[in-house]
Formats: sequence, structure tokens, C-alpha cells
Amino acid sequence: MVSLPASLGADEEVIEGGSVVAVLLPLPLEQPYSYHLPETLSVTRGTIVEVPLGQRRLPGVVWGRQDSAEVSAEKLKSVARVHSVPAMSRVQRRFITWVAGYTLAPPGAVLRMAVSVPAALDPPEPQRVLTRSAQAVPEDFRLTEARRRVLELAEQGFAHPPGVLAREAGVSTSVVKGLVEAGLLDSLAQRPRAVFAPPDAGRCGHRLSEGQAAVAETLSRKVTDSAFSVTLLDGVTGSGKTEVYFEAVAAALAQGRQVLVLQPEIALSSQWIERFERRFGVRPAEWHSDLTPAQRRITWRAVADGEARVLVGARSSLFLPFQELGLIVVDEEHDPAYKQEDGVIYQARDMAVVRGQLGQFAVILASATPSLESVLNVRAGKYEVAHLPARHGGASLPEVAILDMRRDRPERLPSGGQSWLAPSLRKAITETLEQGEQALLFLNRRGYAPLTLCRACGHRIECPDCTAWLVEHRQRSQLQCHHCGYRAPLPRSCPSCGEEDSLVACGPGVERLEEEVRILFPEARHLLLSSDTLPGPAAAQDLMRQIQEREVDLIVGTQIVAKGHHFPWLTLVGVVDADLGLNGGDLRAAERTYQLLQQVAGRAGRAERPGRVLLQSYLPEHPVLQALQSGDREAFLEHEADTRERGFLPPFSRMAALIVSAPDGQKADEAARALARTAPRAEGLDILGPAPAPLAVLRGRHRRRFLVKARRDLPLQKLLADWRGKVPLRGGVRLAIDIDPYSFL
DNA sequence: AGCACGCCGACT
DNA sequence: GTCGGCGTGCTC
Repeated sequence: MVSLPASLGADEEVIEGGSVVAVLLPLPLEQPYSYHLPETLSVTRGTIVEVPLGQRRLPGVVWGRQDSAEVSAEKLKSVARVHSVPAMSRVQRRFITWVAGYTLAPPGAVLRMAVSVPAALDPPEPQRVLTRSAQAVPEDFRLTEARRRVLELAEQGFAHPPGVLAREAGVSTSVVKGLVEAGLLDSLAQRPRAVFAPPDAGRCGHRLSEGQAAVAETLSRKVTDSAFSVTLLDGVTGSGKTEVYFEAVAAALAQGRQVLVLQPEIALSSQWIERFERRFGVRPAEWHSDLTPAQRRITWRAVADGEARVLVGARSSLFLPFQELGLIVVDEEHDPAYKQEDGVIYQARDMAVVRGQLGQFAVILASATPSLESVLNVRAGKYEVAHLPARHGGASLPEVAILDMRRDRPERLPSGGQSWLAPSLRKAITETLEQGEQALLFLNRRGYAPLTLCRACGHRIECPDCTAWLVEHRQRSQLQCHHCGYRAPLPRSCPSCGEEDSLVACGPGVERLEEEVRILFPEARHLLLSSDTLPGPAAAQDLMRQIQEREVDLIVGTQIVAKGHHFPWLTLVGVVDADLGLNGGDLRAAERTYQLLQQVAGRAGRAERPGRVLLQSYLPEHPVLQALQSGDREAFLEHEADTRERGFLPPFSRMAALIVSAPDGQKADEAARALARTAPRAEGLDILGPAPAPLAVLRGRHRRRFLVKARRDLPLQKLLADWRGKVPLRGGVRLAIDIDPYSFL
């Protein structure tokens, strides 16, 4: 009889061999499948097992007992084996179920995000190391020079992996292999050294000001309360948010709990990692899309085994199999990158709050420009708030001015070409450079020009698979679709009328802006920062270093420069097109523009040099620009809340988007009409559509869209699930449901 | 998500 | 005559 550890609750009771168990598989399936559990195996709920499915073998999680025989006996297969990983915790399983119910994704699809690394489910191959065996060299063994060198090294007493031993001795691995076969070297299994050393919570941290220390104390108390809470940590760029929430991280570590820090774009947060290392003495575990398969395996396993105590990661790390999670920090909580847009569609910030509620621990949402949702949750008493006093070290906030482009018109370039910089911005750049300081020109548009037009026939070059213009990338002499990844060489003649040299680039992208900078400020050392010009995180880190060390005078960049980097010599930020992003039917367009521009503005004038921000705009009266100029965030939030309330928009209502897509427009229309006919009706429910989605064709699929607005007390998920169930989808038609949509494309 | 089964074009 | 394209539909 197996005895249960005292910590196992009723939920973790042992399920004996001979039972039938429900196993959730990491596939888009609505229900767990039933399997016979062999007499030789015993499991609990949460045990990760391997089961046969069709011709394959897959991992799955024991979801419960299957009492009634719902599956005919002849169909029932047996659990093949139990994986040697700790069982998935009850909280983790409830989280998966909750997310599936909320997003209307099949539970198996959510599970797939949690067991994303099947290779991690078995213990890693133990590393083999070689030592000199006790056996003497036999008389008849040809002791060649290569063999002698290897044995000599091995006799020095250190055990080496075969590859290292061969390299050190300057021989090939086959020599080493021969010596093992001859019995002159012993192969031993070595326990892998700890990859994730425990962070030292007790190390002396950054010295905090009195105000910061008080906030740090509040946050730490939230952690040690071991109860669910959400705190909005609100403080401007440079107010020391990171150092302050590090104290909450330390408190969770001291309690023996794991910590997850979510970042919107992890690949670029090398500065964050350095700060963590300074505070805690070790690097945190990392989780993002740039990890190699081996790193992924090691990290997943370390989280499951509880070896990784702090993990910093992108949104997908929310589904890692933490056992003892005791704090989640969502850094830059307003960032739209937290919204996952394909597969299981979810908002990681909101799901982090749910995870905290299920796990009964503290969640910290940090931002200098909090989302309207979070601000209203504070106002409603659902979240608490902690304000950090203004800039650390007494540096002042930058002065923001709007340049009215209708009056402050760019002059022609000396070459006669078009210019995108107003005279007053040019002047400001000149002054800044003369003072030996740095300037940043921000334009959130990749490539050279967003549109290529034929002067002869007026043809606009579009993507063959999407309703979108192709963007010229002159550095690669390519046209690119930013929606599907289509690329084509830049044509010399118009693809429509065949006219030679008739194509003109319309509008600016960062590449074109850099060209202008080269002409106007030839002396300045300049740098183009865009995701296209960065081959990887290492390159990004090097460019950031160049800026910090003043090896660059003038920076041209897209939104990747907006994120949390500290540039002490940057005193001028020019926003080339502040109106970009204000248009479009996106309900968060104004908010997002405000946040992005506020973040970019925050790059200017840290430390003791005051900064200046110039916003080029054709809509200088727009509330977003006015709020940026006056620095009155509260007025902007008030205006935004009011607009949303009057429009019955989230968070005053709940919203969902349904996207019907099919390989041809007719099929999409038919399916959309069928959906329209069966649409639910209820008091407080508005259904708009079907209408062609703004990107009417995406990746070759024709798309129609419904927008659903529901009063907050309506059971939105149930209404949508019933609706979906009424319409069978055939002929390549797909229906995607996006709860709380962000992108309206 | 795979993998098989199943019905129509270019080839050893 | 087959090999192979990927469209539909299961998988306990």
C-alpha cells in the first residue's frame, strides 16, 4: 500500500491500477480521453503520463477518474507509462480549465501551452564523463602519440566529457572512443551541475529613497500576506519601479515561493536581466521564443522541479508548470504585446490576475502609463494602487511641445526630395548635436515607404495574399507584407502597366528618415533601430551599449526604442508622426498612442540633463496630443473613460470578435449569413456585422467579422458557445472567437 | 495537432 | 499503369 504524504489533499488521492482514467491530451480536443490504467501503475490527478493515440504516443495529464464506461471496452487503450516529472498542480489544472472556459478554446489547446516541451518530460540524458580506469596499459596495446596524450590528461585526475577530453588532447573523438572500448577509460554518469542557482534575496539591494522604500514595504507585505491581491505599481520612467518590485520578489523568495516576471518583449530586456543580477547575484531563468530547444527543455524542467526560483518571460511563460508560484509581476502592464492573437487568444495580463486568484497570491501590475482597464479597476476597488514619487535623483520630466505641421511645413531637401522634418525640429536637432548630446527621431513605421505607387497608371502595389500594401524595404531591395511575411524583389517596372521607372515611394518609414538624416546631418554618427535591422538580442544589446557610451549622436527608431532603456545623454526626442495610430476603428487607438508616445518621451532627459520632446502633428487639438503636452494624464484618462462609457465600450461592456474565414469570399459570405441568421438575441447584447474584416483577405483567407458587445452581467461565453454550436462549418470555413479583442484587423 | 484514408494529375 | 497532391475526419 502506498502511503500518502500529508500534504496531498483529497484531490491528490491515489488512483490505483485497474481503474479507468480521464486523460487530457495537448490537442485541440474539448474532452479528456479515457484510458485503462494498468495494474502496475498508480497515479494521481495531475500525473503526466504517456498514452497511445492512433499511431502515435503522446503525453497527457490525468484529469480524473472515469467512473462510467463512456467509451466502449474495445476502443479503450492503456496508459503506456508515467513520466518522471512532478504532477501538474491542482491550481495549474484549474487555471487551464478556467482559461479554456474564458477564451472558448478547447481545454486540450490550453494544455498544449503548458506541456509545450515534450522532451522535458523525461530526465535529461546524464552527462558522461571519462576518467582513467584502474587497468594498466596491456603489452599488446599500441600506445600511439594521440592515445598517450589522452591518457596523460585523464591521469591528471579531472573527469571530462568525451568531447572536451578530445579537444584538450588535440585528438579526434574516435581516439577517445577507442580508449573507452579498450577499458583504459571509465565512463561515469555525472549529475548535471545546477543551471539555475538560487537567487540571494538577502543581498544588499539598490539603495531606495524613503518614498520608494515605503512602496517596497507595501508590496512586500502583499506578498507575505499569502492572499490574492492585485496592486497597480504606478510610477513614471526612472522612478525606480523595477528596484521597488525587486523587494517584493525578495519577499516571495524568502517565503520559499517561485516568482514569475512577465515582460512584453523579453528578447530586448537585457538591461532588466543585468539589474536583476546586480540585486540577486544570479541571472533569472528566461522564457521566450528565441530559446534553443535545449534551453527550452532545461528551463521547462527546472520550473517543474522547482529549481528555477525566478523566471522572467514573455506571455507564454504564464503557462509554465510552476509548483509553488507566489508572485507574478506584470511589467509594462499596458503593453499590447500581452495580447496573444493566434491559437488560443488570451490577454496575459488579465490571465496573470486569474492565476493569482486561483493560487491565492499577490499580483503586481507595473507601468508608467497604466491601461484604462487597470486604472478603472483601482477606482472600482478591485485593485490597489501604489504610486511612486517622481523621478529618482531629482531629474525633471521632459518638456513636451506640439509642432503644428500645417504651419511648420518641412522644406525640400537640397536634392529636391521630400523632407519629413519640420524646420523647428531640424533646428532643435542641430542645437542638441552642437551641445554634444543625443537626439532620437521616433517613427513607428518599418521599412522605407509604406506604399509604392505607379506614376503612369496609379497602380498601388498590394500583397497577393492580403488586403494590404506592400512596404518597401530598400536596404534589402524588397517589397514586404507586414501581415503575412510575403516578400518579393523590388520591381523596376510597374506590375500593372509595365511602365519602366514609374514607381514612386509614398510616405516615410524609418529607412527613409535615416536617409534624410544622412543628408541633413552628415557629421552626426547615426543609427537605425528597427526590428528589421536587428538580427537578434545580442545585436540589440550591443547597439544599446553604443548609445549609452555616446558612440552615436542621432538615433532613428521604431517602437523598439520606446521600451525601458536608459540613455543618459539623450535630451531630444522628435516624434515624426504623432498622429500615426490615432486613426482606425481600434477602440484603444487613442490610449495606445498616448502610452507609446509617453514612453518614447520618457527616453529624454533622464539623469541631470533636462529633456525636450517635439511632436509633429496635423491634429494638434487632439486630446491625446494635448494630454501629452500638458502632462495631464488624469485628464486624458478621464476623457478616455468618458468616451468608452458613452460608446458602451469595454471595460463598460464586454466585447468579442468573431472572425469567419474561408479560402474564397463566397464561402465566407455564406457562413457569415448562416451565423447572422442564428445570432442570439438578448437585452443588453449588441451584435454588429457581418462585415468584411478590415484586412478583408489575410494570408489568402477571406474574412468576415462580427463584433459583439454585451452588458457585463450577461453570460457572454455561454451565448457565444451556443451560437457557435448552431452553425456547422464545412468546406474550409473557420471561425475564430476573440474575447476582449485588441486588434480590430 | 498528426496521421490515415481517399479521390484526381505527371511520371520512373 | 503507379506516385503523390493535400482535402476531410478521427484519434480513448
